[in-house]
Amino acid sequence: MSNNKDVLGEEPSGPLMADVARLAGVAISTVSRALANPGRVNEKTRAKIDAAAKQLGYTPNAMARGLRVGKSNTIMIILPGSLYYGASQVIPQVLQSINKSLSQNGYNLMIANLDRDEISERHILDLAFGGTARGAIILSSKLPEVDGRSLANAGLPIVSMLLDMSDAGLPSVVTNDREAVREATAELIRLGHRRFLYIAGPEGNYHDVERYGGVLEALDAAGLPEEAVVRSGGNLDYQQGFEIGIQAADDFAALAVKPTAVIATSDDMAISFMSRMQQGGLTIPGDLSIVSFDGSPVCAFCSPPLTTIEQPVEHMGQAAVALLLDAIDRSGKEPATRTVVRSRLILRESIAAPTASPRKHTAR
Amino acid sequence: MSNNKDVLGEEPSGPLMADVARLAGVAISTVSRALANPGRVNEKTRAKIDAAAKQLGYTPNAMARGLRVGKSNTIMIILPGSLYYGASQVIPQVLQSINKSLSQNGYNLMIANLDRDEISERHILDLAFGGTARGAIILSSKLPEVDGRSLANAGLPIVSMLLDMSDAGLPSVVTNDREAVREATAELIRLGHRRFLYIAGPEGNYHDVERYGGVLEALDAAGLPEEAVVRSGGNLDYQQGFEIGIQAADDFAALAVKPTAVIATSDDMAISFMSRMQQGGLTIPGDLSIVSFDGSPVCAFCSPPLTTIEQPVEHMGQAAVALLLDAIDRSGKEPATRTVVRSRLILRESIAAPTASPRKHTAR
DNA sequence: TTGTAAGCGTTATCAG
DNA sequence: CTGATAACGCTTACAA
Repeated sequence: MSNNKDVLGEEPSGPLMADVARLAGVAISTVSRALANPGRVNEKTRAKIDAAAKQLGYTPNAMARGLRVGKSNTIMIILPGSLYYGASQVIPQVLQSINKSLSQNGYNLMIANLDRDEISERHILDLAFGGTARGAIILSSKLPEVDGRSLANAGLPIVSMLLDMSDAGLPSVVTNDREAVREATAELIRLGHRRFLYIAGPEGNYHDVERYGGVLEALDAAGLPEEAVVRSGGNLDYQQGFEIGIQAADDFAALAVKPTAVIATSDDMAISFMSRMQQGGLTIPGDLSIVSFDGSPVCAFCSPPLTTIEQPVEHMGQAAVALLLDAIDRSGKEPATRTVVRSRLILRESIAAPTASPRKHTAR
Repeated sequence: MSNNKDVLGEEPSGPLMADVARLAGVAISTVSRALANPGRVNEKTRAKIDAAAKQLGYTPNAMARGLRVGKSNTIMIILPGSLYYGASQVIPQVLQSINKSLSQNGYNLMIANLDRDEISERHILDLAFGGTARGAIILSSKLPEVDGRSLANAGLPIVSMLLDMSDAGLPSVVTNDREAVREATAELIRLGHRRFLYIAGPEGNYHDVERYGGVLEALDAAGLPEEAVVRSGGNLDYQQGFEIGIQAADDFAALAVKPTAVIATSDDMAISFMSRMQQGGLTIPGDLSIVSFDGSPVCAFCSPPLTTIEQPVEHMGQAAVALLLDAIDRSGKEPATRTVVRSRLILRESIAAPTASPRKHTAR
C-alpha cells in the first residue's frame, strides 16, 4: 500500500491511513477515530497513533474524506467582474478578511469567478452542484443561473456581501451606504454648501440607489430642493472609476451654475475628477469641496488629502463568514438576516466652507 | 438512489450518474465514458445520455472523480503576507489574470495563505499533501516548511512568480527588475541628475537586490560613483509602502546634500513620499524628480502624474499558469526555466531636468 | 475500546 | 461498443 514500493516514475501518493495503522499496530478505523475524535479512543493507543502519523508525515486525503462525509470544506467567493480597481483596496481587503476567518475555522477559500460570462457562470454552478463548494459568499452581484441550474437551488448556503439581498432570501452583510452618505452630505451642508455634484456608479444599482438616496435625504432634512444636486455618471461600472471621474469633470465644465461640493461614490472617481479639476486651475477645497466613498488608504496622501467614507470591510468579511458558517451548521431554515456594519466618515482637507458668497452662485 | 425520495430535512444530493444511466437506459460506466470521451461511444447512445444528463441537470461530483483519478483540478496560490497594499493593484491583477487562465483550462483557484504564521503554513501543507491542490503558484516568497513536511517534497508542481527561484529548482516568471530600474535611472541621468535617493523595500530581498543593482549599474555606466545614491528604507515590507515613503521623507530632510531625483521601489512609497515633500514646500518635478515601480493606475492621476515602471502582471500571470500546466502535464523532470517578462517605463510629469543650480541646494 | 465491513460517486479494467 | 466490477482513501454503523 502507499508508495512503499519505490517504483520509479510513479506519482508518490504519500502515506495512507493504512500505513499509519500498520505502524501503530491498530486497525485503520481506530486511526480514523483517533485523529477525528481523540476522546473516543484509549489514551495510550492515541499516543501510539499520533506518533506513527507524525513519523510518517501522514496527511489525510481531503477528497476521500469529503466524498465519504458528503461535504467539502471549501467556500467559494463570487466576485463581480474585475478584481482590481484604480486605487481601491476593497476587494483585496475583503478577500484577506474572509480568507482569514475561514482558515481559522478550517475552511478553504476558492475564487469562483471574475468574468461574468456564461462560461464563468457555468463554472460556478459546477462548483456548487458538483459538491466542491460547501457554501458561497457573493459580492455585489446576482446569483448565477445557466440553462436550468441556478445557484439558488444548489442547496448551498449563500451569504451576500456589500449588496443587500435579504429580500431575495440571502443573509446579507452590508454597510449603511445611505446613512453614511446622508451624514457626509449633511456635513457639507453644515459647512455652507448649497449646490452639489453627485458622481454615480451604474444607475439603478443598489449602491447608487442607496447613496443617492442618502444625498436626497440630507437635502430634504436641510430644506433644500432636490434640484440642489446634479447627477453625473451612471453608465459605467465601479471598476471604471477613473473614467467616471474624468467624464464628471467634463460634465462639471459644462455646467452653467457650478456646484461648490462634490459627492463621489468611489475614491477612484474622486481622484481622477480632482486631478482634472486641479489641472483646470481650480483649487480644492477652495473652489470645490470633495467627499468620496471607500476609504482607500491612498486618500490620505492625495493633495489635498481626501475626505472619504471608510467601509469597515474587515468586519464585514468576518460577519459574512460568521453568517455563512452559521447557515452551514444549522443547515438553516431561518429567515435571512441583514447585518449592517457602519461606515465611518474620515474628515480630511478636501472639504471646507465654500469661499466668497454662495449667493453669487445661486443667484438668489 | 439520489434524492428521488423527497425526504424532508435530507440534504439534496442532486442526481447521480446512476440516475442518468437509468434514464438513458444504459450502464453507468457508459455514461462515464460518454461524458469524458464522447468519441469512444456510439453517437446515438451518446445523444441519449447527453439528453438524460441535461434533463436531470446532472453535474458530476468533483470529489468522487478526484478521489478515483488521484488528482484534483485545484491550483493554489500562495501569497506573501497581506493581500492589499496602499494603491498598488499588483496582487489583484495577478489573481485576476491567473484565475482567468486557470478557468480557461478547467482548473480552480484556491487562495492558500495570506498570513505567514505557522498555522497558515500548516494549512498550505495540508492542501498540498492532502491531495487538494494539484499545483501551486507562489508569489514573492519562500516555500512553506513545517515540522518535517516541506512544500518542496509534496510532489507538486510549483511555479514561482515575481521572485526568481529557478536556482532552487522552481520554474519562475519574473520581470526584468534590474534592467528596468537601470533604464529609469539612466533616464534621470540623461536629464542631468547626479544625486539620487533610493527608497528600498526589505533589504536583501530579491527585488531590492535587483532594483538597487540596476541603479548602481546605471551610475557605473555613466561614470558616476556609487556614493551618488543614498539609500532609505530597508526594514519594512512592501505592504507598508506608505510608511516607508514617510520615513524616506524624514531621511531626505536630514540629508545635508540633497538629491535631485528619487527612485522609489514601489508606487506607494513614491506617493506618500511625494505628499510629504509637497507639504514641505518642495515642488515636483521642479525641485525633485521621482520615478517609482509597479505601474499602479492611480499614478496617472497624482499631481504631478507619476513616472513609474509598469509590471506586465497580466502576462506574467498567463506565463505562470502556462508553465504550471506544462509541469503538470509533463510531470516534468525538466530543468527549471526562468521566464522574463519585460517591464515598461511610463514617462509622466514627475521627472524633469534638475533646475538651474543644484548647488543652491547643496550649499545649504 | 477496538475491529470488521459497507459504502461515498466516480473511473478504469476487463470481458462480452 | 457496452456492461459488470473493482478500486480510490476515508468514515461510520455495527459487532466483538
